[in-house]
Parts: sequence; structure tokens; C-alpha cells
Amino acid sequence: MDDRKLQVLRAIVTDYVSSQEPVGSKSLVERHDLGVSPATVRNDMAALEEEGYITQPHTSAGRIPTDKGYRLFVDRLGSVKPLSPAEKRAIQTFLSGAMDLDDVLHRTVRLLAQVTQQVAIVQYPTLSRSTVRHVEVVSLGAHRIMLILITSTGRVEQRALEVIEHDEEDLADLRNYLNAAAVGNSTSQAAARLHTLVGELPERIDVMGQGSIATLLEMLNSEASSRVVVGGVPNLTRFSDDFETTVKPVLEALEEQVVLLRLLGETTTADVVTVRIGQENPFKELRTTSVVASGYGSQEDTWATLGIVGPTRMDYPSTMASVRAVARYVGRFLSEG
Amino acid sequence: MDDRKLQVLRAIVTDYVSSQEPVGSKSLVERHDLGVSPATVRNDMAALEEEGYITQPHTSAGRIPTDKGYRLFVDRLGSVKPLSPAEKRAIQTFLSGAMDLDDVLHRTVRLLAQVTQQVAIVQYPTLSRSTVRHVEVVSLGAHRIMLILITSTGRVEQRALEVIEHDEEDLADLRNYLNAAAVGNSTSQAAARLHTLVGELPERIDVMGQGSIATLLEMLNSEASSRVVVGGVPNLTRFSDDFETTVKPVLEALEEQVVLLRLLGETTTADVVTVRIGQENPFKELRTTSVVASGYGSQEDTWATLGIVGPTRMDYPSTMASVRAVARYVGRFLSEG
DNA sequence: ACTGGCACTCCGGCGGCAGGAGTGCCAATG
DNA sequence: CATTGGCACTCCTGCCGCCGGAGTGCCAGT
Repeated sequence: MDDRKLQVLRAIVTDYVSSQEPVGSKSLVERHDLGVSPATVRNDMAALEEEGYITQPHTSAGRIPTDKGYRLFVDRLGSVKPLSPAEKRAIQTFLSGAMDLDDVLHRTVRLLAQVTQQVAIVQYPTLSRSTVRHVEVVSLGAHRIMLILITSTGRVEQRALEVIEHDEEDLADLRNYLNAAAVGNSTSQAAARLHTLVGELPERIDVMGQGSIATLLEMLNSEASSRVVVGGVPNLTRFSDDFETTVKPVLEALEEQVVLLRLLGETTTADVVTVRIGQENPFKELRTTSVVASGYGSQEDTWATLGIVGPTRMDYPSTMASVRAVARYVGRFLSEG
Repeated sequence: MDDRKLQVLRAIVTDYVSSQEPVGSKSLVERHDLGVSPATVRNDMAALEEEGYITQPHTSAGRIPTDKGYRLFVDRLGSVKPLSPAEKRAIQTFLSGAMDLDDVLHRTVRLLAQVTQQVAIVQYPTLSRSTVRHVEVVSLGAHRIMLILITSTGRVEQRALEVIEHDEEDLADLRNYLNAAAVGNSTSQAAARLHTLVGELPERIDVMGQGSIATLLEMLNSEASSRVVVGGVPNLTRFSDDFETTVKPVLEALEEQVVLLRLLGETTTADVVTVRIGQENPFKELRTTSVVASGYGSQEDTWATLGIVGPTRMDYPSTMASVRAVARYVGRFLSEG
């Protein structure tokens, strides 16, 4: 591909992103010194349109990038824009003073929404890559107990279940058995060991134990139902122009956890920023929006994904830089704290 | 106040709510059989406008209700519209199969959003009206422990804190002391008894115990920071006309827990539906929206508030009926489960 | 291969115009 | 005295046509 044509495409993308208006050949050469005349640029534009990178909303209007154009832009043209000092500072200080996992994730989603000016989504760390720190068994009455699962990422899951009559000693026994089997293991290991535990319980707590273990296994496997935090929804109002096509579908997607999770995509490796542009993402209603996501976690493991969703016409370099920076920082913070 | 004038006001409100358009004298007498001519209605309308219950967007347009008009409507004219069988059924079945408190509240907010077609808000049950069911102490490593507080409403709060070196026996002791003092008491009683416990701990766990008690007291007093669940945000898109005045401010309010909590208002008695219309509510940005809220809880106590927020031009009778029904049902469900 | 020039297209804003819905007022009526 | 029919008036809304501007495509010239 011709070098200048790429330059022209880059110029079109950046101009369109900042102005939100179709960009013509004349204004293009005015703002970027390409060293050629508008007529030459027009030829290049015609070629770019022929190849499907740009399009015009109507005859004799300026050009706007297509999804394919954006794709080429982020793949080959996106110079990683360094973060401003203010942004760096914001990222560094935002998490200080966070109290628990909930708090960390809520702060993160706010931060991400603020620096990108988009709708931010942060997924709770999955259980599967973490280890079991503690299992607690609590009585809720004569016939109900509550199981609490605490993982190395600080995540706490609880579930109540109906059981037969029991006393405190039974619970203490059960607690010891469960912890002996689970603590220190990864969730998959813990699941396996709990499974073998089923036959080995003393008869007195056998029935209750089996119920508890079944519930625990459910909790350990509940990765699919993992929760998300959303923030920065008001940023959608910046695109009041295309209400029906952009705002409404995004709001609807945000309402559905399942959709959101699929939108963030498979948990990718940490430190790799994924961009899904327009129709590349899995919901046809969201074909006018893009998703910029990244995994986050410790050096060894990726725990979950976070990212933003916004109109296809967004500032990809900045956004990608911000998402990556936030993902890195949160991963480090959670690994330490 | 003249009886027919009230009828006219009622007709204006209902017509405007359903049509979203200023309503004139002619179409009014057509749709409601008031037994008088349009001219007579015009006189009444002029009077109602004089008294500030209705207004016209511009000269020679139809009338729309003012906030004052809506207020009179809900106070004196709102015949409680009974729920449709379908709605009743939805409410009865929506909570069946709920797993834990989170689940209950999420289902509730969805239900409320669905039946009212508005944005729904549900507040987590406050601690203060509930009793302590269990306090759990878990080791998170050599220098960290986690405190978990479980209340009679099923609410679970956790908080990690730094402590000095400790072993399992210390934790067991501490756990027993804390539970002995707290379990079965209301949160305020529990706070008091924990306070007196400070001096009575054995020396071995004294330091750790003081830290734990301080944290627990914080948790017991954290009523103010109580969380909320929001749902039905896409319903906002039904008012795409006045984007700036309705959609944006609501989205911004939803982002701020503090604002939301103030919006729901002081926790009122259960079974009383509060309506705050337009400028009656505490944020000037929300002067075009109304809030319909109700407390929920057991027979004896009110735990928290739930409600909806929507444009002032809403169907108050239906909405109030729905909010009340949902609040009742959730209260009953949580009291039993 | 690039450039300047030129004719052409299409959007968007603006003004004028007509239709319709609604009002206020007034005189008439039971 | 409340109610009513009639009437003139106001104002919004949609529609049409017009015009300017921005942009394009093409072609001939360097």
C-alpha cells in the first residue's frame, strides 16, 4: 500500500474523530502538511474508497472512515499516544485508600470512565485463576447455613442453603474438613479435592456435608456468572446526535450482564489491548460502537477483563493507552494488596 | 374548589400523560363526557391556569399540567388503579428462586423497572433495623484478617484489616468474644456491647481485638454509605425528545450513590408511597423528573426504600400502585426467607 | 505523477406560505 | 349567572423553493 495513501487515511481518521464531520480534501491539506495539492489527495481518497477504507455519506460530501479504515488505523497507524502527566497522576492516586475489592473495582471504573470519557466496564476477577483462602460455615438458624468462600483476590462469595438439624460442633467439623481440602489450592484443584471428600465425611455430618460441597462446587464454577461494574454512563450523552443508533443499544447492553461479558470478550492476556470495531463485535445492535478492552492481573495470571465501549469514531490511540495503563495499575495494585 | 374544575384537571393530566402533547378544550370534551361544551371548559381552564395548576407552552396552544397540578392530582384525584392480573402474576413469581440478598434485590429492581417502564432504584436494607446474626473472623495471612458481619436481613459486610501476628487459636477466641457480645442484638445494641467489650479482652488478643472492634463499629454504623441497585436505565430512551433536560441529568444522578440516596429520601414507613414531583425533589437538575418511592420491610420495621424516577409526566396512579405492590412483596419475601 | 481549473452535485439553512389547532372574548340564551 | 355558539386572532408546524458552500470527479496541462 502506497505510503502517502496511508498518511491520508491517518489524517482522515484523526480529523474525523476530532471534528465529527466528514473531512474533505481541501481542509485536509490545510491541517496536515502532506506536501501535495488537494487534487492529488482526491485521487488517493478515491483509491481508498475503492478499497473500502473510507466512504462518503452522500455524493459530493467529505469522507468518513469505514470500520475497515479504523481497523487499518489501529493496526498499522496508531502511534501510541503517551498519557498526559495529569492522567498519570490520576491513575497513580485513584486507588490509594481503597478499602476492599468492591471499592477497588468501583474506583477503577470511575477512573477509566473519567480518563477515556467513555462508558467503562470492569469485570470482577474470576475465581478460576485464584486460590481459595478460606471457607466459612455459619449457622443462620435451625435449618439454614451460609457458606462463605474467600479467594486470594479478595473476592467473597456467599450462598445460603437448607440443611437438616445441626449444632455448632457439626459446623466446626464441617468447616475443618472443607478448609483442609480447599485452602491454598487453585479453584479447580479445590473443586477436585472437594469432590473426593464427599465419601469421606463422618456419618454425623454426611448429609449436610454433601449439600455444602455441592453448593461450594457451584460457587467455584460460577465463573460464567461473574459480575461486572459499569460507570461513566453519562458520557453517552455526548453523542446526542445518533440517539437511536448509539445511546439506546449501549444502554440496553449495559443492562444485561451476559451481553456485557460477551462484549468484553474472552479474557485475553494481561497487557494486550484488544480493539473490536463496529460490526466486529458480537451484537448487531452495537455495530456503531467499538470496544477497547484489556486483561488485568498479576504477572503470572490474568484474572479478568476491563475496558470501555464507545462510538466507532473515538480517539483510539489515547483510549488504548488509557485502558492499558489502568489495567496495568489495577493488576499491580491487586497483586500487592 | 369547583368540582367540575377538578374533573377538568384530572382529564388534562390523564390525557397529557398518555399523549405527551398539550391538550385543548375540544379534544378534551371529545374524550371525556363532561356534559358541557368546549367553551365552558375553556373558562375552567383559564381559571385553573390563573391558579397555577396548568400552563400553556405558548399562546394559543393547549394546556399542560404544572408541578402544582400534578401534586393536586396525586393528592386528591388519583384513583388507585388496580394492577392487571399479568402484573400481579409477574410480581408473585419474580422472586421465586432467588438465591441470596444480592439476587433478591437485582430481581426486584428489574421487576420494578419492567412493570413501571421507568428507571428503578432499590436500596440495600439498612443495618440499623436488623439484628446481628453472626460475626466471622478469618485469617488472610500473617498480618491481615477479615471481619465478616452477617445480619438478619441476609446482608453480608466484609472488611479487611492489618493486625499483629496471630494464630488460629487467637482468632477462635476473638470470634467467640465478638459473637457472644453481638449476636442476637440489634445493631445499635451490638455496637454498645462491643464498646464495653474493649477493656475485657484477655491480654493476648487485646491489641487485635481493639482493632477488630473499631472496624466492626464502623461497619455497624455504615448505614449512611448503604448501597443501591439500579435498573431499567434503557427506559430513559423513551423520552428521546428532551434529551438534555431529562435523560442526561438522570444518568448523572444514577452515577452518584449519594445523590441517589438523597433522591429516594428519608426512609419512610413501609406501605406509604411518597411522590416527589419536579422541583419538589432536592436537585435542581432533576426539576423535570419525579420520584415515586416507598419503604419496605417487615411488619415491625422498615429497612430501606425503593422506587422509580421518571419524567413528571408519568402515569402516577399505575406507578404508585406498582411501587407499593413491589415494596410489599419484597418486604414480605425478605421477612420470611 | 502531480496539479489547476471547471462543471456538477448535494446538503443545510432560510424565508415565505398555508393549514390547523387552540385560545379569548362577546353577545345570546335558559 | 352559568353556559354556549360564534368569531377573530395567534402561534406552531410542515412544506416548498431558493441559494450558498463545500466537496467531488474529471480533464487537460506541465
